[in-house]
Amino acid sequence: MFTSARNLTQPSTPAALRPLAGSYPPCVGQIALFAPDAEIFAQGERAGFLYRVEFGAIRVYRLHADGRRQIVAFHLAGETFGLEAGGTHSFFAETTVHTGLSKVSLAGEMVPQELMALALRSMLHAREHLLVVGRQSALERIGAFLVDIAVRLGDVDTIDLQMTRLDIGDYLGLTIETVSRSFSRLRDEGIVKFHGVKTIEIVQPERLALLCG
Amino acid sequence: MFTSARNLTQPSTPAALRPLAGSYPPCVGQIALFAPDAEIFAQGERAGFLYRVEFGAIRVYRLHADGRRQIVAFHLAGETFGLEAGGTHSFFAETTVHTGLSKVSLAGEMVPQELMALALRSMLHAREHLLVVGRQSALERIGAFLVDIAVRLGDVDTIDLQMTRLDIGDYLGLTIETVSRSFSRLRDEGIVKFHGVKTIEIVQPERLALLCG
DNA sequence: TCGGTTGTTTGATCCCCGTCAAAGACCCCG
DNA sequence: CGGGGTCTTTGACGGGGATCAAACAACCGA
Repeated sequence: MFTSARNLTQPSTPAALRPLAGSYPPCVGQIALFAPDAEIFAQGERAGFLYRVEFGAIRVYRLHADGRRQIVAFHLAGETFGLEAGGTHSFFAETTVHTGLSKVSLAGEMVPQELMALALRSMLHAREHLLVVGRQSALERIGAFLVDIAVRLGDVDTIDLQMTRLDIGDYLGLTIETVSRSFSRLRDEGIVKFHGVKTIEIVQPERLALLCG
Repeated sequence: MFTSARNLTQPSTPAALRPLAGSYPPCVGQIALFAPDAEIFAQGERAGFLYRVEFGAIRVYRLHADGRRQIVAFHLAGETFGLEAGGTHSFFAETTVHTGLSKVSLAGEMVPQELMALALRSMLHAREHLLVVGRQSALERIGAFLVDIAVRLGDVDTIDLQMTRLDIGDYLGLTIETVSRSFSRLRDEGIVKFHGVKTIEIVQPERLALLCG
């Protein structure tokens, strides 16, 4: 499985993965490991598989001709992605960090009912994302983003961001500078607290919820 | 069918519909008629039916607490809508103009395959809408909107807009003033031509396509 | 046909966020 | 432990679109 050449980008393998790094991406049981920024599928490719994120994260995006990038979805640990209209991928999918994926074949394994539920949830999430990007201020977008991620990770109060400020900006329709300024604002207001750049503790969930619109 | 009380808002019935206006909404064969701004379903309601637009148009939207509105989809003649995750409507649906709808029951009439295709198309459209709203300028958004509508009406070169500037603004994340200014700009550039406020002729489709990003 | 209401256009001004710039923090890898 | 590249933060400034305001056009009902 996962024999495509494009995920061979030799990464700066982190210590935790090093023992497995011989034939990258190595398989642990059914889990394939990917370096950050590895392509999982490309726009125009035939879609045949679903993927389940075991750890790490995936960005699904499209590029405009002039290089602007819009990320339409992140997929976090425990989530399934790869289902697309017409059996052809309309977007690119890449890892944002070191990521483990397992494959789910479309034929079998999942019953039509589950597939339908997955499709409808994806539609709902895209539409809710639209609410955020269409009508909210920078601060509200960042707030909504943090709430969404925290809920999806199981209502945690400390989030380990699995993506860069650039990824977050391209997801929310903001620049990295505005993303950073919004995070700083939330910190200065005492709503969140940073333990390192990528680890955010939500100190006042009520106030965070309030400013999401 | 269509016995809910909320579409009884006595409308300013247009001449064309007047003969039928006795028991509103009247049925012509299987088609129910609705005045502009009639509610088809509300957020939180149990979803049991699909609706097919025979003529007119539908807006699907949600309101923020402070009154900001985001329209997540328009549905035009020939399109089917009403399919939602969890069997409960997550959005409001209203007519934008005088509209005829026919009901499609979820159980039967449509095979699971068709339902799946509908869900996946809706997800794709929401994501493509996200590309427009997330990263494009006002002029690009209006351009993309016109192209999308023209294609969905069957690659026509003259569009009868079934919605107001306010609807368009709330769909694209713009104010009515910006929508109006963008239309004026397209007119001044000779890309489109207006025959009345709601009728747009696309004079130079190539140039329109160019500025969609 | 006429008057009132609603929707649209255009102008003037303001502000949020994008852009440009540079310092600072973090993370690898040697 | 130390050096270099990448990512992040912060500051200064400018512009695109929001806001405020008013004239104008379209629509509908009387």
